[in-house]
Amino acid sequence: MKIEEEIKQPVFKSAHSKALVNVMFTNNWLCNIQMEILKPYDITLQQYNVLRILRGQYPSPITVCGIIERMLDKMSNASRLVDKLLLKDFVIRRECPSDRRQVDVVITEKGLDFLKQIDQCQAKWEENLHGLTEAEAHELSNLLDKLRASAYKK
Amino acid sequence: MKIEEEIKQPVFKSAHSKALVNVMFTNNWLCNIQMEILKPYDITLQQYNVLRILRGQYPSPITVCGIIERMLDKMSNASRLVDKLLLKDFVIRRECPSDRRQVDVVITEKGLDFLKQIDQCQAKWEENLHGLTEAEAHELSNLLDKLRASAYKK
DNA sequence: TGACATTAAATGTAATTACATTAAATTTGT
DNA sequence: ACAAATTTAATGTAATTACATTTAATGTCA
Repeated sequence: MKIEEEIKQPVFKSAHSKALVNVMFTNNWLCNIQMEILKPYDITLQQYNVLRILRGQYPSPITVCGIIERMLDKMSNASRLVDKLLLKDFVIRRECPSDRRQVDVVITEKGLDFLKQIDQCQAKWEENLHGLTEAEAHELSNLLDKLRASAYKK
Repeated sequence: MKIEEEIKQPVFKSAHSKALVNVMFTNNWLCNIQMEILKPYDITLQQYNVLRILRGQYPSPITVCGIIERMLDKMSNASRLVDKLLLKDFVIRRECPSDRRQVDVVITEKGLDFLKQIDQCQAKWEENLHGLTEAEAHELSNLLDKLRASAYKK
């Protein structure tokens, strides 16, 4: 469904303004699907994303700062998300030897196994996105990069 | 900056997966800018979005259900957002005559004036987006529509 | 060296959100 | 007409988030 129908707004101020709204709408659509997929696993989207960042580094540790740099939403509280993952034994946390302000976080075997379970569902639904061709997916990504680049805003 | 650099993830599983991540990242980027713009006006992004929906209907009233249909994030609690706007005298709320379950909400003069103040800042930063051409903005919107359409998910 | 600034992470808190439940009005089916 | 189902909005709540502050460690430079 086109964005105009989705939010019952027949006309937009400009093509740019419409694209912005569409990015936000599509993001919410995406997050809702992701949350639906994660619901049976009793983990939040934010925790899941942090866990995937940790897997990306495995077996190296990563500091909380490093996690924040890689997070999509830099605003959420990485340190508390790590707390939550620690409670589930999905990560271990230890003082960084080279800089004692920092904390090294590593995903555990249990965390890796947990992610592996979800990977299948995740992959399955991503396959459904192939109404968009490979080239179009690239194009979409490029346009988003260009959108952000066009604003000087840091 | 390309998404790979933004979140320090040099490689993605697929073009589709990268596009999804980019949508989410760009959304957060956008929301942060919007929140920055709104900060001096002491209103949240959610409240602001509801207020703009109400302006879109003005001078007609709209029900809480109608607001939800038009919201980008259907999950947030429209009824409580209206509460907040009511406290600021930006809206009035009255029982709908034709269906007493429903509640009609209308933006006030004060609400309209408030929005007008922000419009200028908003317009100014949207102008900065013109690194994306008109055609590209359309293309972006179309790809997002297509992305959502490609998944059967309701 | 030592005062000051900066950085990293954790924590306190108030507000917001997600989700379930409730309450009231309307619609449906017999 | 009336019981049951559905719809609409409000509310209770626990968890999460945004934001400011704190604590501890490191870096800077006179």
